[in-house]
Amino acid sequence: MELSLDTSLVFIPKTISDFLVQLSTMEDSSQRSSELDAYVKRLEDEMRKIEVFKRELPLCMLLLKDAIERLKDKVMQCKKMEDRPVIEEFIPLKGNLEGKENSDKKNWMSSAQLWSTSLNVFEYSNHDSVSGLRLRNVEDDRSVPENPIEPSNNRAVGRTFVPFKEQYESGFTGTCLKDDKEVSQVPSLSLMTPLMSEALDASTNTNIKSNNNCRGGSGSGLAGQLKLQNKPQQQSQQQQPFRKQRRCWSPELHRRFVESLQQLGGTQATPKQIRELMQVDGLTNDEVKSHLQKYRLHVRKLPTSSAAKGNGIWMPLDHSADHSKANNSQSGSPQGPLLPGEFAKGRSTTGGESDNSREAEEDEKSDGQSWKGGLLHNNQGGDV
DNA sequence: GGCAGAATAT
DNA sequence: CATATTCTGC
Repeated sequence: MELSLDTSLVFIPKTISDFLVQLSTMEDSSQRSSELDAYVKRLEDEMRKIEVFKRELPLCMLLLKDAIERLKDKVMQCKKMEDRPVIEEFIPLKGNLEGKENSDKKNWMSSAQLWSTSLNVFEYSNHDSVSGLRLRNVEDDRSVPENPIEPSNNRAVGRTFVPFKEQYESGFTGTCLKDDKEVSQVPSLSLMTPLMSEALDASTNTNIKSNNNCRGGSGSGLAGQLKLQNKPQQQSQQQQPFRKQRRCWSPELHRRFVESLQQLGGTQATPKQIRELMQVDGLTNDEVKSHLQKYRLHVRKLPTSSAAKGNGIWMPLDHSADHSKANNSQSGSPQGPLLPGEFAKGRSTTGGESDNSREAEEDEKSDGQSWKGGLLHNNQGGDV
């Protein structure tokens, strides 16, 4: 589209920082300010253009806004300098601004590098994916919790926004997360200003924050079921245009699921109850619901006899396959029996438990996907 | 309006 | 196939 005209026909500094540097080399102050004005205007135009997409490109908007703001400051600064000769270093009116300007500049300048070249962005996203790439200076904090299933009730959590890429290489064991939406889109780079690509990029992968290793069964110990959240990062409405990250039901998770289910008395338990019982951080009702649906499906398939025929493998009772359960931090009371029948429907909702800690780790009975495990016992009549 | 369950979609 | 999302009914 013609948007590309803007960027291709007109000279545009690679980055704002370059622009400023270039600006500083100009002798003529009036020229300087006109250049500045022009640039600001361009940014504003840009902003107007993406106005329509502000919901989709919130970051883009932010970046633009920020850039404009900065440049405007610069403009002011220049104007002042024009008025009064250089000496006037100290500008009373915005004295603090002055200082701020500097430090600020530093910051935003560095961030400016981000967009410096649209190519850059892709560049690293493409190959660097394998190397360690610590892209952008800006972030390196990422405190990924490592507990798998877990406790804490903090579902709120803050780290919503993880700069992309990183998570990809960081550690997925392919199994679970295979969205490779990567940065594939953006064929038409030319259309976007660097700013845009950056923002787009970011928003695209914004919410991928989970890493679980699905293959939990084995020794590794199911390291990671973290929370995955996709909350809108800040701006108003914006519904997540992106699909939820797939939740991987590791054996551990599943185990908890089954346990909870059993405690609740079988299949009739509702997703919500189950979720509450499971106390897995970040797990949503929908996820449980979905899983439950599958569970019921499977269960339905193998009739009661399963216990007999299927035998061991699936049976929750015994079978120690691996002891990965390691990390369930929460309570640990074993509460041995998972026989559904036992306390099956006695207690309904959450409350119940005689013993404090619900579930807990007990033995590592069932591992792999053991659907069949629980339900057979519970029904006391026909049901389901 | 939320939740659960079934039906679809990916 | 497994999970996510959408559609329905309660």
